[in-house]
Amino acid sequence: MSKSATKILNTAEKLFYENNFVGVGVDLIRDESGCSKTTMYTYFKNKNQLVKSVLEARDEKFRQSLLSYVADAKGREALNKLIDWHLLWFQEDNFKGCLFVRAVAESHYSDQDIIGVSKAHKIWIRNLITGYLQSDPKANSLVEMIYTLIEGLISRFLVEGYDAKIAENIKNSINQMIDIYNS
Amino acid sequence: MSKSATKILNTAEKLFYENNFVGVGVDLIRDESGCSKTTMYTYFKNKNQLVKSVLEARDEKFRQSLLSYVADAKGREALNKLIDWHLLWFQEDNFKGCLFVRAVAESHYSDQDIIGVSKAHKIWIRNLITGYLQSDPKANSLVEMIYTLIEGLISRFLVEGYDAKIAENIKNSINQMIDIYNS
DNA sequence: TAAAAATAGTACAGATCTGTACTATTTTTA
DNA sequence: TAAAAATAGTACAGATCTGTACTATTTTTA
Repeated sequence: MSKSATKILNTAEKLFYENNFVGVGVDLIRDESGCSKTTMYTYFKNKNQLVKSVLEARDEKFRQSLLSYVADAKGREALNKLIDWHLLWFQEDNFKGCLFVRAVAESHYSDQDIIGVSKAHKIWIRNLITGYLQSDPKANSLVEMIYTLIEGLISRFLVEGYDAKIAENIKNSINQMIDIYNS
Repeated sequence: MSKSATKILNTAEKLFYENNFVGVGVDLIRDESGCSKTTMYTYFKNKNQLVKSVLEARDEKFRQSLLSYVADAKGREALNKLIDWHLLWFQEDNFKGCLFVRAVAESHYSDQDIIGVSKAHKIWIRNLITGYLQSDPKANSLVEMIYTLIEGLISRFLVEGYDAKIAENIKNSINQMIDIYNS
């Protein structure tokens, strides 16, 4: 990927995340990225394609960052690292929810590309959690609950702002749940 | 509230919910509501005010619908009715997540009005759950978990589409959790 | 170093958006 | 029934948006 295309992708991602997709114009992306429109439209055939590419690139970065944070931890420890990674994300100054969820929310039902990328992103995380818990009793129920709780925290902290007590409370509850099912 | 204002509010709510806020123009709301722009701008001084009014009206309808569904149930039974009410909502054909969360996501940090209405809406639900569980041991942890799970399901079903097994699984887990804390 | 590719910069067409102004008509109120 | 209020309808100003065309310049490649 060319340097220009990367610059455009990162700039668009930042602007879409801070504001929203429809409200950020291509002229603003051009200005903030320092690239010309010629270059933009060379790499991305239209704005919708740019949105899709932004999501794909974010997905890739997200997966790498999370896997790298979990590193070679296994099972329960890996799960807690996955949770901690999310808690760190929630505390970032510019945190504004999940861009994939937001993309689906802003899209029309017919935008199957956008919905597809977002679904795949979510399924990946869910499967990752499944891998960490596969040897636990009632693994399936645990996975559903843990994954749903994480999704819930993303929404809650978007609206309510980060709250360390809530974050810790949920993390503790998850661990208690696993203990109970294992006892 | 005048008949025209109500028509405009309901039309705008439907369009905002099906699509998004920025992407739905006032001309479309005018056409679909059958009202004139004169009338629109008489009741709502600008589009942002209309968005705020839509959210306030939706909040009111939401609360009434939920309270009416729970009716005179108490405690655990009330909680399960609250959950069922949400599951019915998730199964509606046009379900597309929580409009309040989506409004915050589409807004800028500086849109304190929109964020305020959405926060108040969420706090109300959380407090409602608290009321149903106040006599339970570890009520606080239970409330956080249940409320966060519901928020999680809203996001999940928006992206993944409704899944009855997941819904039932989460509902069962919540009830097991309460049982465990009570035993 | 010559040719090819990438990029910048400008201009603009054509669509769309918000909000206002103004007149005419209909409905409600006193 | 007369006055007041609500509403429709039209037109438009001024801003903004996406995408394209075209030329000039810079960078990369062979």
